[in-house]
Amino acid sequence: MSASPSSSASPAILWFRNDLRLEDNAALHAASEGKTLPVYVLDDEAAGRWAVGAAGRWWLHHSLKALAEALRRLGSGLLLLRGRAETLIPQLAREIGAAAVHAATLAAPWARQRDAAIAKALQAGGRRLELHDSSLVRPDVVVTGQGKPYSVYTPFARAVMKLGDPPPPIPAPRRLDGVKAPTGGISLDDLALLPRRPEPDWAAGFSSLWQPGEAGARDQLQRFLNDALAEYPDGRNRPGEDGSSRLSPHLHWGEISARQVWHAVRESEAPASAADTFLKEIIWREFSHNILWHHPGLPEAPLRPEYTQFPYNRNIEAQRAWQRGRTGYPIVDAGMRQLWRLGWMHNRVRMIVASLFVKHLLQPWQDGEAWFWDTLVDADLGNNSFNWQWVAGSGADASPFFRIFNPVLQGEKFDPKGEYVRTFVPELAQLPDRWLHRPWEAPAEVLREAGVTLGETYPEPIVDHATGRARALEALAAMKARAG
DNA sequence: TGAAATGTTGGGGCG
DNA sequence: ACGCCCCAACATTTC
Repeated sequence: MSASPSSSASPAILWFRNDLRLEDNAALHAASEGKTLPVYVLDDEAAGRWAVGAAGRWWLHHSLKALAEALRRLGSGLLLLRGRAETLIPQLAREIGAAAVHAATLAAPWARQRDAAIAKALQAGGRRLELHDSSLVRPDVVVTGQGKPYSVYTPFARAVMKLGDPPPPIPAPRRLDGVKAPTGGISLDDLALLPRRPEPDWAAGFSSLWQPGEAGARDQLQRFLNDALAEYPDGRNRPGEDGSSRLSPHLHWGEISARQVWHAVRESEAPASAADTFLKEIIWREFSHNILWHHPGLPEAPLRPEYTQFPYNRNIEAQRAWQRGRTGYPIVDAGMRQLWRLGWMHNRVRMIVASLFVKHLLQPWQDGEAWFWDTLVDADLGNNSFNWQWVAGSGADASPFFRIFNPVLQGEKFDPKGEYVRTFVPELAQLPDRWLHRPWEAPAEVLREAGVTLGETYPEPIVDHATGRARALEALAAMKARAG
């Protein structure tokens, strides 16, 4: 028989999801008042097509390892399970006689559905699921004067700013009163999150840049505050430099909270204008979660219905060239290869590669979204979907479709010295700056001296820019004609 | 968080 | 000296 769930001495389950940290963790804080059993469940079935992607799984493996070690220092274990949380969590609660399950709120529609089912199942046994919101602003709280969700960024950001600073972070507990875990837990290796043996080890380069886990998140934040925040307004646009925060995977996996970042930035010595520029990016992230919360179809369908009429022309060969970084546009190829090598791409370059994919190549944004989902260590359902729709012109407060990036001008503007392109497209490294972003226009002599043979050592442009641009605008006109 | 096309202005070359 | 034209530089409109 199970223990009585109502007893004040009954333990709590601390269910970790995308909140793999001990500091500023409201669920942990609540659960640690009594005996606590920390658990992580790898639930691919419930997530379906939005199960953690390959790069994300690499991150998750290392982050769980760090979390388990941190918990051990507090005197607790971390139970690892694989399967349907909808079954496993209520079962576990019964087995140990837990009165409550504490977890952080998730915005993904599949997770919300699952949480609702679990809450119901727990309730039937006299137990409860307690969700703790760790966002800057709860999506159901920040609404317009008419009580509707925001659909435009600027008023949303103003509303967030008006709320003032979020609550201060909650310190990590000094120790946890653990519960002996029931049998059934598996080892980290048995979660099989890392690339399997016969595959090439595509993640080999990841650890040169990343340190998953809470300590790594703290170090990354410190690096950003010390070295980059003051120059952020311009530095964030130069992909060849370390000008961005590179906090996105740490934030996605919840190794650090947006609130912690917010307070650290506010307390830094950097000029207030630079701090505000960065906090606005944090608010974009929040906005995308807010939009996902109110529009569960965001990952699959365009928010603007007329875009269901857009004449995309799916071309697997073109997609393959884009994925491999062989489009013939150096800034695009550098970005796609950075993504493959490091599991991450500079944000400025994400916009450029996505624009080429959707506009010059007329590929459905959902296909680009899927590639990013699998290859980014920071792949986040709200952010990824929102930003692809932003580029495609179909989203909330999206970039107008007719804003078509010129990959040559973008490259010359933001990577004028070519550090970025030379790092990730080494076969062009010997080209002088003047021709680096437009090798097909370089004199034959210059190409020969740089060891470049177009069509052999490096591709010709996959589509001429002017042609691609004109074709994209025609497609837009065709959509408008169809949509009436 | 575009880029290209089109419009306007004013300095300077030139007959 | 003057008017004309060219065109760079900047501004505005359009996609």
